[in-house]
This record gives sequence, C-alpha cells and structure tokens, in this order.
Amino acid sequence: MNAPMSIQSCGNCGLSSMCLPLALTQPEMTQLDGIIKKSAPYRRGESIFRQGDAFTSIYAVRAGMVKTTVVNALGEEQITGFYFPGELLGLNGLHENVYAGTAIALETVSLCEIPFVKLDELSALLPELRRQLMRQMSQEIADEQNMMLVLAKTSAEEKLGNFLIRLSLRFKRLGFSATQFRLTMSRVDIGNYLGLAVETVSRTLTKLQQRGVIKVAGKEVTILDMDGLSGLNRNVDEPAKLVVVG
Amino acid sequence: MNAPMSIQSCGNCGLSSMCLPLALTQPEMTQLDGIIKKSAPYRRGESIFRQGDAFTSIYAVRAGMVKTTVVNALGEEQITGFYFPGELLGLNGLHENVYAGTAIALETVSLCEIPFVKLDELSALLPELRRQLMRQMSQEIADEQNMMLVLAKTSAEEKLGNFLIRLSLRFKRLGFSATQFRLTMSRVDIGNYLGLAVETVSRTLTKLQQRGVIKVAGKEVTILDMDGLSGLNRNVDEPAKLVVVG
DNA sequence: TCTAACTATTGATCTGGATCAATGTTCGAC
DNA sequence: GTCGAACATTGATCCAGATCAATAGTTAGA
Repeated sequence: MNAPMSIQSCGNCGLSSMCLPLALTQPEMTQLDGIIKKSAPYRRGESIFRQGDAFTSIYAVRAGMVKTTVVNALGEEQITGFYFPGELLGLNGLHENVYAGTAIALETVSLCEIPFVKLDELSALLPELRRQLMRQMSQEIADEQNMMLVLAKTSAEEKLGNFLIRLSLRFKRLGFSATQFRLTMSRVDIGNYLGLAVETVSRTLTKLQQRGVIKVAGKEVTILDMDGLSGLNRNVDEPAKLVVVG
Repeated sequence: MNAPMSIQSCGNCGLSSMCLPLALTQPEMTQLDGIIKKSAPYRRGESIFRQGDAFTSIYAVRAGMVKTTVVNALGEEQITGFYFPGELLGLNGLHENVYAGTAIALETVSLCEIPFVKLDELSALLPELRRQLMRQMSQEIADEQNMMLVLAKTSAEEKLGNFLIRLSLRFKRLGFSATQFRLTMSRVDIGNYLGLAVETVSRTLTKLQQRGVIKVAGKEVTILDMDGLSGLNRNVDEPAKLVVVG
C-alpha cells in the first residue's frame, strides 16, 4: 500500500566521492565537486540514455535500481544488467562516442552525472579516479563473462539460483539483508535477462519454493537455504546413485 | 598437409604502437618501446594466463588466435571470446588483481606484453594511450552485451549466422577476405561459445550449406550469401502470410 | 606408413522449456 | 473504494535442440 520504497543507499556517497570508494584529498574532492552533477530524479520507466544517443556522460547510481538493454537489428531486446546504487552506467559508450544500450529507471532513481569531457581531463589529474574507473570497467567485463556462462550453460533452476544469489550479494554489500529482499524488476524482466520465458520464471520460482529453498510472495523473496540455492546442479542425485550401487 | 597457417597480421603493428591505433609522437613511442615486451611464441593449447593467477600484464595479440574461458564453481567451462591480432587480453584482471579467466592459444601465437604497473604510470603520461585503453575496454563491454543478446535470444541458426558474420568482419578488418576464411577453433569450441551442442553446430552448418548460404569444407568456410546470413530470423515467412491473407 | 586419439558428421530418441490458453492477482488512476 | 490494465500463475501441448549412439574423417606421433 505504501509507495514502493526504492533502494536507498549511498549514505556514504557524497557527490565528491562519485559513489565510488575513492580515497581523495580534500582539494581533489573539491575539484570533483565542481564537475559531478547530481541529476534530477528519474521516475519509473524513464530512460537515462538510449542506444544510439551521443555519448556525453557516465552516470553513477545514487538511489534506486536501473536496467540496461540492447536491441539488435531485428528489434529483439535483451536486458544486459540491473544496476544498484554505487554502480556505473554508460561504460559501453566510450568506444564509439555513442551509447551501445539503453538505461531505464526501474523505480525512482537519482544519479550522479559525470560529463565525459571533464572525466577525461580529471583522469589525467587524479590517478586514483582513473584507476577506479578502470577497475569498474574491468569488473563489468568480468561480470558479463560470467553472465555469458550462465546464459549458455545452465538450466532454468540454475539461472534463477544464480540470479538470486547475485542479487543477494549486492543487497548485502549495500548493508541490506542478504536473505530477504524485494525484486524491483518484473518477472518479464527477469525472464528476458536470463533467457527464459516468463512462465518458466514463475514455475521455477514455485518449484524452488516447494523445495523449501526460497519463499516467494509477489516481489518479496526470502532465501531459506543459501547453500541449496548455490548448489543447484544438474547432477544432484549422482551421489545417491553411488550409494545404491554400493 | 601443410602446417596450419596461423593468422598473421599486425604488419602495421610495431611494438611501439602496442598493436593499437595510437597516434604517438616519436619520443612517446620510444618511451613505450622500453616497456612493452614481445613475448616468445605460444604453441597451440598453451595458456597465456589462467583464471586466478595474479594479474600482472595486459597482452596484445600480434599473430594467431586466442580463446578465453571462465570456469564456475561447478567446474563448467565457458568460452567467453576469440581474440584476433590487434585485440587485448586480460582486461578483466584489473579489478581484483587476479585474472578472471584463462587465455589459451588456438594456434601459434605471439603477443606483446604490457606490464600493468608500467601501464598505470604511462596512462598518466600518455593521455592517448589511456583513452585508447578505455575505448578498448568499453568496446569489450559492448561486445559482451551483444553476446548476451545472442546467447539469450537466438536460435541455433541465428547464433551460427551471427558468429560467422562477426568472424567475417574481423578478418576483413585485418585485411583478409571477408567471405572466405578458416575456422581456427574446433566445432566443440564453437558450440561451447554459442551455448550449443557440437552436434547442433555440425547440423546447422550443414543446413546453412544446403540452403546455399555458406559453403563448408572442414575448417574452411565460404560465405555465399552475406545478407541471407545476417537476415536469419525466426519469422522469415511472416510477410508471405500477409500476402496470402490479402 | 600406421596407429591411436581426437574431431566431425549423421541418425534416432528424448526432454526442458517455449508456446498457447485460461485464470487469478496487483496496482495505479480516478 | 472500483475499474482497467498490466503482471503473475498454472495447465496442456509441442518442438528445437540435447543426448545417446554409431560411423567417418583428420591429425599427431611413433
């Protein structure tokens, strides 16, 4: 009944720290303050940038959750990520000076905007900022490679299990409960992201609940058996077979 | 019968240009020369770095093709990319100072090695190097997001079509024929990369050949109908339906 | 040159998840 | 509150691609 609460965090995120764990001196921070702009809040469904737009800025999420998508020539859309407070949007835009995807607010979202021109100047002046930016890009590359593994290899159960665990870790990092949280995104979004039909997402969540691994009530999820969730595995019954044989 | 020819390129790749399209002044190039090391050749199957190894260097491919893989907790392996001359390896390692995947030579490969410590110093001194590195990272992020779309959404035919087209574009960029080339990697590797069983790769290639879109002879591939390949689409017959209705 | 071990193709069968269909639930706007 | 639209669940059926199986072809090494 309450307005849905967006993920508020970044309490430690002054503008000057760019939502990043940066160790800067006071003059450096002052320097950043003049450049990083706090954006007006975006509402649910609004786009922050669109695929093909001229690349102008990188954004750091301050509050709320954002999804990013890419569209191919056939018009098929794929969700490429969900972004939490403290994470960076637009890192795929430096390449051709055009955003390679679209970013859409899943709830009320506020951002820091870092104009790229300025960022380039600053990179030269603030080595720690440059390093942090590269680390974040590196992290994104690693994350996406792991996502490729999930998409290519796993069953519906494994995909959902992996998805919930990764959400859990990120809520935890933000200081929220790792075992109980709200799915900001719709089932359709989850399905799109994981390469599953909505119906399969629904069925699989039900199945996991029946098995006592999680509890689902609408958007509210509770993880009851973290090991069970992370151990999801095509061959769980193989050890049992061995017992029988013996 | 001949020893398989590795992809030789980077004729324009002096060590000092790091296999990258960099516009540097002469003193800058001299500076780079002292830092970038030309590696001894790696043989087919040898690893350049392994998942979990301490991150020391970024590598630029000079000749030959490399595959990268990630392994998850269950030991499932996923090929995350094939790397051509001029492309960079190890970009996912900056994050935690550990390589987040393994790189393996698919044929005889030679590399440039750029020690990261030095790279960090240089980034401050050579803005163009820093920008280029960031562009490459950005490119990799965008590529992987597109791969997520391919993995999540497309049929076996679309996957293979997309795969062949992307190979084609890269051969073209290296100055080779865009319509006739050799698949350096095995069918198993292709299947793993695209999330398909080997048998499906084989069958689908045969099907595409029967349809006259490509010609396959072992590892040798000829693209006969580029548009047919790129237009692979679940709903190709829908326009026809409309005609019938009218 | 021969052999053993990969690598690739082709066929037969099976199945997980897509698709189609119907119903139930939630939520924002009024 | 109540209406309509979007979102979610559940059931029935179907099919693309996995898996199992057998056969070729290719390649490295003795």
